[in-house]
Amino acid sequence: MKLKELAEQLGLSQTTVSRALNGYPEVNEATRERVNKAALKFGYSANANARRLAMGRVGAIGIVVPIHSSERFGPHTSEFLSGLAERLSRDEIDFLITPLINNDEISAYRRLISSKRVDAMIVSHPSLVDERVAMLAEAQFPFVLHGRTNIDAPHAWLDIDNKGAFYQATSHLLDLGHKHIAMIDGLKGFTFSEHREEGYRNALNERGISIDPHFIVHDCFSDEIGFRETQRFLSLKPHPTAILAGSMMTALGVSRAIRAKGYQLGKDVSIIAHDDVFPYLNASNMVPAMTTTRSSIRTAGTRIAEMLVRLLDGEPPETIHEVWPVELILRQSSGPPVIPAK
Amino acid sequence: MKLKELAEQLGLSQTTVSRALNGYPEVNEATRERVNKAALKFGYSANANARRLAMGRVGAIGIVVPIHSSERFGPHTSEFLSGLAERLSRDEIDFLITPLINNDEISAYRRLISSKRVDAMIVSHPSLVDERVAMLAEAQFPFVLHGRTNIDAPHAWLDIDNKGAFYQATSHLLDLGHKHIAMIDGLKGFTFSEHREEGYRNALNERGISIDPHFIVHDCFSDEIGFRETQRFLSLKPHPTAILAGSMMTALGVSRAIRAKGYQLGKDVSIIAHDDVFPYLNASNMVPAMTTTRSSIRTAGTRIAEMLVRLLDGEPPETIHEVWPVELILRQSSGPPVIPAK
DNA sequence: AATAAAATCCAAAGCGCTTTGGGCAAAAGG
DNA sequence: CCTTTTGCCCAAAGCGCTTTGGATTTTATT
Repeated sequence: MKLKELAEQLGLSQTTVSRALNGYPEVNEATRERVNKAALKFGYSANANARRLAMGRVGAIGIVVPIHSSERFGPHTSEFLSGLAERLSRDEIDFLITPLINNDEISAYRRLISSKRVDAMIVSHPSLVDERVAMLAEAQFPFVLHGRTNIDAPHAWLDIDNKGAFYQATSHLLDLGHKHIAMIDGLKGFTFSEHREEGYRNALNERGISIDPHFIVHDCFSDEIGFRETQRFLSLKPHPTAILAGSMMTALGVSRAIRAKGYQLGKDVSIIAHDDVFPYLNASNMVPAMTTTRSSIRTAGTRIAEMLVRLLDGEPPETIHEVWPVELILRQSSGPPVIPAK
Repeated sequence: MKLKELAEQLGLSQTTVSRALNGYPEVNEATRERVNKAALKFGYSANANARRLAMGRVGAIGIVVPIHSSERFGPHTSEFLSGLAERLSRDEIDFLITPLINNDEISAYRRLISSKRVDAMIVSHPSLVDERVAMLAEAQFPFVLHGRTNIDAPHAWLDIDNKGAFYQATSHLLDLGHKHIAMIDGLKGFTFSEHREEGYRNALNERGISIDPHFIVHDCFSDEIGFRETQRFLSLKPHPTAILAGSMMTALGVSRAIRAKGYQLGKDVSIIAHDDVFPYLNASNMVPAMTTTRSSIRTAGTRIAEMLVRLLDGEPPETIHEVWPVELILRQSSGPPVIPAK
């Protein structure tokens, strides 16, 4: 059923029916009701493509997800999308996921813009100098960045205080007496990884502790990496007495490696993980309960959706940005180091 | 830049430019090349909405994801989507995620159909009698079902052999000598949960072992549920000496509860988990390595995308369906039960 | 009661693309 | 040399909606 037919059924013009359906004021309330009822009855719903073509607005936002690279469609992404969805569904905005094929991000974003399939975009995982941000800002295409970049162009963004989080966590371990602290960070180049490393380094430098390059590793967040790298850490002499894990997935592997070596978690080796808050993986339920720096990536998604709506409502991007503090939650996986009997 | 302008630039008609761009044969190769070059140069890319309106085809498929209910946007969904994306990106099909707001699934699907935003749909997590399938089939809208349902209408689907998987796993435990086997299954009502339970029951019945209703629980897949339910199991007398876990997330919690109780995994209490193959959570890397029934949900996604393409190419839905066998992979988390000294 | 203002509704013009049905040249066939 | 085919290109008609600019009716104002 199309608009024309519905209009004929009702003995009204397309104009009036369209206006009634879209809530325009120049139509009698009684008429509007009649139209709405008929629409419901016949299951009419406007052809989205015609509508978009006519209006020049889409009602969808775009996200480019790499499907082959390391940052692929993992649990972080899906939690984040969940958060987005929670807010966007209220405005009936849906989202278009464009899988990135040949890793040519820029041209994927370009196509998405020029094909007019989305009203705005979300870009994630920025690097320190992110060319996507530069490009989108220059093209004046609305977007919100999840994370931060040093690109100067005005743009909306939300990030958590990664530096502060890892500074806090490292300082806490230092307070406990640890001298050898290792870190499994995210991939080099991403802002969040760099910020985390900065926080870690600052804390160590502040106490005059030199940084052992063997104690810091950059890789994806996975159980496997956590396991493998911790095995490596523990075979070093001296080995770290505390390990910072970039994600809960990593932390799982780290924990296992520690246990497998016969060490006791939170005693022989401490661990602090960054917790993005996955509903199916609860830090406080672990044994021992895991000390974490916590920040819900889902909540961030919801907030970013909110920002996006504001952006689409015409608010200038340069006024939209937030840094969220990250709380350090002390639990049982971190404790004072055991001083080896000399 | 729009088609008309591009055509003017080239001194050609819109028709010819359109045909050149879309690979129609009635245009000179030299002309085509000239057009392609110009398009690239001016960064032209057809307005997707106009294109869709004219063609009646969208180039996108739809997925409705519940965001509040239990089956929300979790790691299973994201892995599955990854798989889909891998195949669909080849045909430049992107996907539209429609968040489900008020849990009125049917009307969400209806709207998606009548608004012509997608060419086809994927439906997941079917129940034994799934009304979405009934509705879509009746509306003759193309879709592929991930899972199985008893609805009679012709439709395309792909499912794994959940019944066989859990029959195998349970039988294996019985072979090892276990008499008390518990199971943490998915939510009641979903076909996969029912099939798994069926496999489990069949194996037990075959050996004449009566089924203790306390040993079987239906819930979401999460670390927390695994932990909590296993604690409950282990407080029973007699307690199960083996536990089947519905997912790797569940298995993490189960393992922890077993260890927390002071039992040894694979010795005092065995565990077999169903592994959907998450890249960041590897069963064979666990300690002890986890015995699993394995079937990659990502690969299933890719295959379903393939089926979808066939469907869109006109293949009749009733000829498209597959059941994938599931392999039982023996590792160290399952062993013979320890006979308690009487 | 006559006029101005407001409330309703409508016809028709786009939105930017694809595609139908020809048209005109050059090549092929007789 | 004339006709037929083939190759290449074009003008114009939709696709189904929104929206502009007017027309018509109803209500308010003097």
